Amino acid sequence: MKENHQNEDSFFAKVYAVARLIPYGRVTSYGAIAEYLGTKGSARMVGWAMNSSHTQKLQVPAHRVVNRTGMLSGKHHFGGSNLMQELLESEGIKIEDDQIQNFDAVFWNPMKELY
DNA sequence: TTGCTGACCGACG
DNA sequence: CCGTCGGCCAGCA
Repeated sequence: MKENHQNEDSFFAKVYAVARLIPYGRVTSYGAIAEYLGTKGSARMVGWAMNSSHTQKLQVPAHRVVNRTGMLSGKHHFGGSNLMQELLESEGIKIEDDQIQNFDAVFWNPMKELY
């Protein structure tokens, strides 16, 4: 049985599913998604899933996912420009020096919003 | 096939 | 306060 490649139950698929649930103008962290999935220690995998998010047919708002400090750690992977910052600012999120301002207000906790 | 790396996080000294 | 290390899983050479 090795057909378990990227089924809907796959860890990656879950990450994409949660990421797509992020509302407009909100952001979340890798650890929050990982914790929601029950694999808190696998926060790295969430980021890695975002790296492979482009392989998914459905678009994943990876720009709404940042690290715990609210820093745009993955901005370098968005076309090699500050596209990530522009996208977030386009949603009304204030960013300064790659750091989301008032991060606490725009933070979207999946475990709190979802059951 | 084996081994390393990766957009992180939390703990420890 | 800041540097370092381990852990989690999947993709790639």
